[in-house]
Amino acid sequence: MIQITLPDGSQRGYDHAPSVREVAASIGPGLAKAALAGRVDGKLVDLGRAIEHDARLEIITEKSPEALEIIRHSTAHLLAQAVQRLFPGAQVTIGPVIDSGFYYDFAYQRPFTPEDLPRIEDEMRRIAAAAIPLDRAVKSRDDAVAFFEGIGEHYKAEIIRAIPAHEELSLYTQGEFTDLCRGPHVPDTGRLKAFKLLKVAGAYWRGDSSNPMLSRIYGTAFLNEKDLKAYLHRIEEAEKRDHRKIGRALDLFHLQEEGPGLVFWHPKGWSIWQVVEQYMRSVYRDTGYGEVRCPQILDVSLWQKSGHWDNYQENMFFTESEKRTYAVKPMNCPGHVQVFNQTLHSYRDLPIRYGEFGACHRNEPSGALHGILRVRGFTQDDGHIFCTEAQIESEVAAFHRQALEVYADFGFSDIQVKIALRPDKRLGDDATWDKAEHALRSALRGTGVEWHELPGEGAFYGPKVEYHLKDAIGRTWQLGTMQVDFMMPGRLGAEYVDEHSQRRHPVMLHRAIVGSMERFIGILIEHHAGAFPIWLAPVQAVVMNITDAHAAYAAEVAQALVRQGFRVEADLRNEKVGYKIREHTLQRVPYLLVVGDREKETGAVAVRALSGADLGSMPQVGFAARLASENKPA
RNA sequence: GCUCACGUAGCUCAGUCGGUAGAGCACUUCCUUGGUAAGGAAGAGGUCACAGGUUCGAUUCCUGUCGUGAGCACCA
Repeated sequence: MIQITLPDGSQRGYDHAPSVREVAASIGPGLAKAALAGRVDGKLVDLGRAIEHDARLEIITEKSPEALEIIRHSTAHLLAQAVQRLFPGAQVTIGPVIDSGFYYDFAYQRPFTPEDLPRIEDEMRRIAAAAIPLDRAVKSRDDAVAFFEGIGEHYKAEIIRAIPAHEELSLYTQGEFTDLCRGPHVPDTGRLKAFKLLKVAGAYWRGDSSNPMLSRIYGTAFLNEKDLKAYLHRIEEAEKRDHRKIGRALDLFHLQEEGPGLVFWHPKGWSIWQVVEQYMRSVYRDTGYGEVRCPQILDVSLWQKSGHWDNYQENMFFTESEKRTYAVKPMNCPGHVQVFNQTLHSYRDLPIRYGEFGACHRNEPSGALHGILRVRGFTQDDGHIFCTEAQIESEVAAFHRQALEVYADFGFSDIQVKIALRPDKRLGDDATWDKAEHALRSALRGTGVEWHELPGEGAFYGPKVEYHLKDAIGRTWQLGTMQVDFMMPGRLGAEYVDEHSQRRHPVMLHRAIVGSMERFIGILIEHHAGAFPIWLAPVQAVVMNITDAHAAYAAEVAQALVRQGFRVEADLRNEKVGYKIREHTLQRVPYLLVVGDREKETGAVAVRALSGADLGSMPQVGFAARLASENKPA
């Protein structure tokens, strides 16, 4: 007798080992039809899996959160089967589920192109319509290797060879197609109803650029057509928030061929920049930083000492004069060390904090450039703290709190925090790295924040805390960072005198909150979809006259507001007021002020919010007071 | 940097199976003076990214270069 306990606590007995499907059927035909997989004692299994002993069982249906992942994984297999039918000789490699769908990497004599996708999709639909059952089989590792070598799947065999010999592997077969997979999968291909292939791309075998490039096909799948359509619609909507589109539409900045990865800021974009910069300047001031400014180019010898020459030469720009080679600065830290070194410091002076809006250039690989989110010329809110080992933890913790406060002021709350740990290519010994990594963990632990750790992703001179945010399309970008550095001060000769009159190297903390100004403003644009809050808006209000008779008054109103420090423009063009409203609404101006006979007579303005709401007529001073109260972070 | 795709007016895009191009918006001029998301008319505007090649003829086909996009790799 086998006892199955269901999630509601009820129990059922079976005189043989029942499959998940049988249990579902014994509960009800509706459930049997909706069942996709099962969870036996917490472990996901196929519907066909027999339950050999007493167990807790949960039937996974389309309503379960796991359903989407199962469907997508099975759709990846469906894709692979279709590709192998249409392109004999194409080898399968890996085909995982990702956030928004799945992909599958193939090795084939030529890369797949977008034209191939409709054909492949059609074949996938044919296979789905045939409702081919999926069978699970278990093989030993060596048998599995032999099997895949036997059918010419050398990449698959290579993957399996890396698995320990004693492990048993499950293989899923649907018709003529077999793939290695943990599962679970849908019982038959007929369960795959809503999918779409989205794009092709190259991807290196095992993610290593020295390996051959495979052909990757991305797709997505949902439980039904309606969800799929909704997803595709969401993507379209998200693309409208793209900072590159909005940047052009709102006349914020541009890039052009002659300066790849170099931004031309237009007056309205620069206005946003200035608000952000002044705000960050106040953060420097409030948190004990002295603002500095260091040279754009410095003799290469300095970069040789700092280690940048050895590690990043390929990505630096150089220039020459009178037989000397200078590097255009890729970072601000060596400059800040020079400032620190101009005086002999006492331990009593520490921590010493310098901040700079430092303009840096890095020769990023062409394929990495992306709008203003990844550029070759950028400016960081870059600060360096020179302190003792004992001060690291409190400095890191204070920075962390300050950073989150800044993000909140700009409207960001879903920040991902990560700690990037020692990379293979690094300076310094393991004991030093242990100390640095421990200091970061322990500081963050004290703040109660949750973080992910990224082994191997630290900087060559130290580990770092990273603050990440998502863009409109869901890609994540690093904004802020806090890095512990035990190397640079020694390499560049930074010293202080301790309480025993001994000269010592301080610890250096590299930190930025918004990170690259360019990237941060790009993310801001996408976050607000161009409709900036009052304090950031390039133009906070436009005053528009109804006829020429009110032009002088409109100009006067605008001028008065400008004198009070607001960013206000007058639109006196000979156009109907509806036309002007439409235009400035599309420009996302927060307040539109209409003035006609009534307003002119009483010294008032008629206020319309960006939402279209009519806020009525109010005295000029009333509007100015309203603007003043809103002209700061929420 | 690698793979694929793309590059036509200021912008968004159409088009040419090889015979030097078109729309909407924007722009200019004129008319219109109109109270909350497009008033009307006329006009101007393009070496079809750049350089070679094939061809009687190339914006169109081929090759290369540059740039852009997606993904991969990279991101001090």
